[in-house]
Amino acid sequence: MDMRDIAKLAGVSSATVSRVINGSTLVRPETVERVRKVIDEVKFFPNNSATTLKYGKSGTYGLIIPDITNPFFPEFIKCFESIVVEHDQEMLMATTDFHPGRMQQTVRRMLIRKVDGVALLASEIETEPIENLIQNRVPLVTMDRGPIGEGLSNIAINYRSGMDQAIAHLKEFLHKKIAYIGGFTGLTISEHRVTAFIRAMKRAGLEPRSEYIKVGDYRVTGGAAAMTELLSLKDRPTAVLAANDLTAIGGMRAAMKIGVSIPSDISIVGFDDIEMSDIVHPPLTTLRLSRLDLAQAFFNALECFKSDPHRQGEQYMVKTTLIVRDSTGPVPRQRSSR
Amino acid sequence: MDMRDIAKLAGVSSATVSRVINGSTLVRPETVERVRKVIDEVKFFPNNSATTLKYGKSGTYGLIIPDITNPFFPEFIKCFESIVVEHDQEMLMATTDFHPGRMQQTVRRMLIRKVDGVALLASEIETEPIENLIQNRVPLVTMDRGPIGEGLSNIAINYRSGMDQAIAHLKEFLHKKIAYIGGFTGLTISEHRVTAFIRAMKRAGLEPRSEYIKVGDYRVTGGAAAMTELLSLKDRPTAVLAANDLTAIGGMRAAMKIGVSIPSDISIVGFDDIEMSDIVHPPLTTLRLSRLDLAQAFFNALECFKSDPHRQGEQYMVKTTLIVRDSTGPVPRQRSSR
DNA sequence: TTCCCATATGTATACGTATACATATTTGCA
DNA sequence: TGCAAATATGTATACGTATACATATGGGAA
Repeated sequence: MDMRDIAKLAGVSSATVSRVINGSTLVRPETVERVRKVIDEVKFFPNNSATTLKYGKSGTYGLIIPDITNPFFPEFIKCFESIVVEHDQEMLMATTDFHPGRMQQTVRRMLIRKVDGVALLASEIETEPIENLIQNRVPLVTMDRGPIGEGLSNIAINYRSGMDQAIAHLKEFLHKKIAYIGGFTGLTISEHRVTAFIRAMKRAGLEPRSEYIKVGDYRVTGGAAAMTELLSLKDRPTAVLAANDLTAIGGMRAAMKIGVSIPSDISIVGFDDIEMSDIVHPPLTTLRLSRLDLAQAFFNALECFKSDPHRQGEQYMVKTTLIVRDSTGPVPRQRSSR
Repeated sequence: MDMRDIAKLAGVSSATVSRVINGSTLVRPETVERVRKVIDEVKFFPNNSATTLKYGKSGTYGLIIPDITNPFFPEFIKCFESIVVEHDQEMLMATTDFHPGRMQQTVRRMLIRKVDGVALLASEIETEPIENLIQNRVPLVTMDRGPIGEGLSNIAINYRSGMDQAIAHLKEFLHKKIAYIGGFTGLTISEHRVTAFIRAMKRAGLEPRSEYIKVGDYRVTGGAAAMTELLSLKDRPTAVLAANDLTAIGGMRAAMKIGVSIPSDISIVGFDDIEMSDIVHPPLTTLRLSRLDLAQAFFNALECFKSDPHRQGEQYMVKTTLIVRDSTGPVPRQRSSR
């Protein structure tokens, strides 16, 4: 069942059927109705692959994310999918699970399926797969990766202001010994976040101490491990910033397990504001990154390349907002040595 | 850049290039190597849409889920994606967000993209979109929907044994007044679960009371609301089974908020065993449904239709396992009135 | 050497769509 | 009514692949 069959049934040509389906204004209303009726009757669905083959455009945006079990991403995917589908396009999602090897495979999947652009939220440092995309003229929008170029845009998260807010908030509670639990080393996004932390500390007139800077894995376990290390220091920090909420939650768990209570003994600030942050106990103070804003930014950035996939990309920015809940509080009285 | 270009560069015909790419054994090793070299050099990626157009098969399985923010689904998606990609196929994911309207749209997306089969984890009661799939000869594998037929298989969750285990566990703790918080009415999956609960109660010689059967929404909020209702009863239940973990977690939150402690005042059992269940406080006793088993079952069921998309489907079954953690305990001493 | 068969490669083709271009039909205006 | 312009519809085509079928090459047996 194809457009030609519909055409025959409606007594028109296949071109007219195509025009009706694509909403061309050139068709007489009565003809439109006649064709529509046939389409509905036989439940016709056009075959996307024909168009994809002819025009090299699939009406699909690729979405590459590192870890779908981090609740931030499902929430993002949901927003992105809605936006994309609303615009009669498709989303092709792939996860890398932080394996650089899977990145290559993932890019391959995108190229084979002829996606019209890729939203890359996984920030592996590997550049080869990325170059593959560029080379094949597939527009790419990265998050917090940095460089832009032809067919390459970037969306920067405004960590600077977010970190400033977080540290100002802690400073109000008189915290000085502030630690940071980051993500994997080797991801640009991890570097960005730790850099933003150090800068914000300095701007607030506080000294970032190297023993207070730990590495996690963006997951609960990594946060727990790093927190355990921090708490084993002779001179414990009084507050901790985490690279994301899962890390923060892991940190809280580790602290509570050894009888360190939050926020009375130590304050914790997360990043992302996943739904879970409000469910966990105590509810987590965190820097919210709006999934909808981010998804919309990605979509807009991709759409910009529609007319010319090879045009010069742009830098975009998405803001963060401090959400104060109960995991932060005044610096503890005793042991406020230094 | 297509196979013909590769063919020219390698001094062979396009058919040979195709054979090399598809791993045909008919090609001489030296020729394979020569072609491979050219493919690597020019970084050629075949165009999937040509095959899809010609053979009406896209090498893609559709996956329809209700709510990606329920952590059960990302974990499932991860498994399913891995399996599918390992078999050189693609996954097209779509979420319905429990809107029956989006189901229709979602099926349309699948048909337009010519998926080779659909894994349907959203169990809306609407049958029209499903018929659309069947009509277009797209194999369909449902979860806990029930009927099978030509090109239609079903994967049943073994609630019966799961519920029996859960109730036996509670009975050991001498619980008799056991409540149930289900999901939306109108979803077959909800009916299945509540039916399994009632049957299990009866089999255990306990009387399911209608005022102890509440409706949630598979989310935290619904669980909290239902639990609040249960706790406002004069004769409170001493244990609660929830249709999924989020519901259970919501229930725990609601209970703790009004000073009812878990498990000393009331025991709670979830369903799914999402990662969060082990992080939440107290860790949740729950019926584990293995994502990997489930994903594998879906994949196998879909692959069965590969040779003949119209063959008779089958019933499959996936088991559940009781994971005992800290949200269940002995029935409270005082107020054990009846 | 001859012939056949197995192995290896080549040729031709169809899949369904959107659009450029061609053609038909209607409308507007004199 | 007649004719140009505007509107509406039709015709033909190319996109890249996998495979049926055709053909070529090589090796071994008689």
